[in-house]
Amino acid sequence: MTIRYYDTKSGDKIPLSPLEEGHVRLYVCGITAYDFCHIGHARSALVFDMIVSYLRHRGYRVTYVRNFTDIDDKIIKRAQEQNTTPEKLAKRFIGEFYTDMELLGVAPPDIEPKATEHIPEIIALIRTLVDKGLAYAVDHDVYFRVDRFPGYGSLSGRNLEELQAGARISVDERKENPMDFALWKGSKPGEPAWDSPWGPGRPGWHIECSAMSHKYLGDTFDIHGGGKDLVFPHHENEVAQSVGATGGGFARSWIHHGFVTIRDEKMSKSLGNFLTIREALAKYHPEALRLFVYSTHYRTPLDYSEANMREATAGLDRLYDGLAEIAQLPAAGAEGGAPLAGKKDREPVEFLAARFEEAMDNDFNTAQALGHLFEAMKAMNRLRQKLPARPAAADLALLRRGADDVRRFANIMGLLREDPVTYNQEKRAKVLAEEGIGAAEIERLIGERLAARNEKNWARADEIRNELLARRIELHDTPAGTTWKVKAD
RNA sequence: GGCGGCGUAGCCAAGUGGCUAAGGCAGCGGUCUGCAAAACCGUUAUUCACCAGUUCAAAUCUGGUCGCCGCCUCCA
Repeated sequence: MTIRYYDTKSGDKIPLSPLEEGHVRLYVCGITAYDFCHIGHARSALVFDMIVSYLRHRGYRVTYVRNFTDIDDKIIKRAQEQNTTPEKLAKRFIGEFYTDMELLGVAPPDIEPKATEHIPEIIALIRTLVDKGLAYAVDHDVYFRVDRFPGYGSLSGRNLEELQAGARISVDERKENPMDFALWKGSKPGEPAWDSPWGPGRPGWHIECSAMSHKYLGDTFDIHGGGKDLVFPHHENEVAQSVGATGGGFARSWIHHGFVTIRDEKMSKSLGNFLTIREALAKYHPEALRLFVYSTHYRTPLDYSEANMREATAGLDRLYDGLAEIAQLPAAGAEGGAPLAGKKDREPVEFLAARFEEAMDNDFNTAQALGHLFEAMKAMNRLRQKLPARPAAADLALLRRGADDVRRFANIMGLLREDPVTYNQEKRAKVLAEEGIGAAEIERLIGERLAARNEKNWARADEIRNELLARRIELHDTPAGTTWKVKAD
């Protein structure tokens, strides 16, 4: 099976066929560092984390580049507001970004270039464009000349006439065409500036990605990614700059992911309806956020809500509980004992690898892949439930193999990375702290309830049980005695 | 106004021409239990916004209608 994925440029699912056999070169637009990251940024990082991880699982070598835009109008503005320098502000929020990524368990890309560390490359690229007649200087600014670039609009499916007709931007009289965009901006006093042939200034928004992708991945590379909102103008302009400079080469295909919405509206800073990554993680387990993100296909809008996060948490608990139960099975079974597992129990486990990969090969369909993981866990729970005290060795082997597979495939999405016992202990500690109750107190109440039950004082026994339940402590009466567990919410 | 996407059970969400429309959450019935809970079993869409068409066959393709969303300005 080959991996197929939706390519924005062709508007179709295309087979993965890297320029260099077995080696995928990927460039993703990272953040502009001027504020804390929100759930939308988390989705971006998680989507590409999953894609890279899956490609590697499938045996590809991946060179993953994700940049930081650390000089830009928004950074300058915010720095002024906060009485700091753009350098310090960007540095601070790059640090905060790393903290968030670590909390989410997102592996760092291979290369993380910053715009400010590539000014010579940027200037060289602009110079090439000027020399080729694709750019022109006005005062201390340099603009890209869209009229000279025939393919302008091809990525986003627009043309210049439409764009100009619908333009809402105020026209800068100095531009030859209203759609011309800045490659270099001359700086005003007090703004960060680098020397250039056009005077002191800074790069325009799009040019850094063209310069950095070229430096680390070459003229032509396999996949360029980012959020859907970057298709126009950011990626369209990158195409113009890069293809204009190289004479043809640039990203061979494009992956764009959908937004995170809140009450079905795009989460954005201007609407003020955003939630930061750390606000979400203060409430939910990082893997719950991952499960939430991956339960929807990456191109579909994803609506964030407390209910959806609770649901994701419940699903994650289910998987961890299943793994914990299997881990507690007897080490050795009855050799040669008649296995209880029927076809219905075995198939979801035995075919998990094939089904998982089939789903993921089809445009990284994590939602479907997760369905297969849950199906396998359900089958294993079913089998486990009916095992005798001394189960057949074949049944134990099936369960252990299934648990390993579930964990291995979930790991590709960054899920089930913790030991199930640790996961439950952490959750237990969190809930006990929130409820202000200790294990000793719970044990004491269980003892008191046991006494009441022995006297058939059901009213008192139920009262204790309900009191604990109100504090999110669930009692389980088993033949071996009463155990307890915390509830997520 | 231009361009693009979406509308599948109470909710979330796969499926994009043909086996019984995945999976999760919630609900209901059952096993278990003193009663529960947990777990498991069973069950919950003759139907995929609506209308018309293409086809032996459509949730899946085509046209239209309605509704929602995004991009066109900084945005993951």
